[in-house]
Amino acid sequence: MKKTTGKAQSSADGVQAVDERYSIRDLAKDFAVTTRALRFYEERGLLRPQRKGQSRIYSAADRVRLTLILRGKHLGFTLDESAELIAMYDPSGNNAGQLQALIDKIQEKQQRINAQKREIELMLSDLKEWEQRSLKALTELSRGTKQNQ
Amino acid sequence: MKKTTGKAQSSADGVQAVDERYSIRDLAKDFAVTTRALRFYEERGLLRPQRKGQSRIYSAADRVRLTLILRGKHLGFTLDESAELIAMYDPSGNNAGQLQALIDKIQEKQQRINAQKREIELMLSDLKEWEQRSLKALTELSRGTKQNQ
DNA sequence: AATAACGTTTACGTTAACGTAAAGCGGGAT
DNA sequence: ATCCCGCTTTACGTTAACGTAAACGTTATT
Repeated sequence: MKKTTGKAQSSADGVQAVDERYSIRDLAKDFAVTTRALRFYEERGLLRPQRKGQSRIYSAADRVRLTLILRGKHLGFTLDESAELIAMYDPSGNNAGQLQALIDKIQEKQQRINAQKREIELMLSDLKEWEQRSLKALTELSRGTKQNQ
Repeated sequence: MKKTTGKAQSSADGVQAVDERYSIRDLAKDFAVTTRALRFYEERGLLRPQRKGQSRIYSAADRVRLTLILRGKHLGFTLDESAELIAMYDPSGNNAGQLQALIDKIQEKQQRINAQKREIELMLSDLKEWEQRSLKALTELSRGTKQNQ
């Protein structure tokens, strides 16, 4: 368990409160992102931390959202897409339809990736075939090529 | 066979000359890209059409390169990456090592895609699991179970 | 000569996702 | 009181891959 032993207030003993609070730097460290990124995500509506005075205070729920944001990034989603996903995830409207829509959206992405995979496999086999007759291919190339896509 | 019946000079009968020439608009039409894109690719060193006066004249070899550029795009390569690939493809240094390097590069990309695929599959199974739980939670909730958020 | 049709260069605009200052505020420690 | 620390806002800079004018040159046709 990695937990930033920072200034986050912790209940007297080992018991953790549900609404544990984190500073912007805590989150930045824990998730290996910059504070700038965190503010940016907020600016784009992906996070909505509370304020104590003018400082931001992040909750466990915010951490979940951030996790989703980063997971989305890793999966190649844009921030806007992640925003959608998070909106579906969120407790705002929590019927099963939302979640199914989310799953659909991700499966859509999965299709795109599968397509890319197939294409790259095709290109590879093309190339390997090409390798076999590389010399011949070169002469053909210098004599003009037929176009396909 | 789609071929722009444009102003490209064609030998008297049906025989195609090796060095058939195409205007920038010919290429744009044939490959469904803008002329701006073609000039941009040239600016970035991916194309080097001849000049007749100040006008660009594209050859069959240029068409091959363009094909590679677009294929690269489709596969998610950046222009710089495609530039590399094309450099390897090109008749400049045409030993088998180059082609192998090219294949390696594409396989590298393939790895990245496979990784993404696996991740997305993981996320999907996570979500479906979550779906089960939330459905369960909903039924429990409708049976009067108290739960704090 | 004038217009149309195409080509050229130059150059600013755009989106995404932050990076990188710059300048200021509030609060503990000294 | 002073100083440093962490946080804040404001705002311009950056990369990628072109889009979108603007202003002008060259033929070909009317």
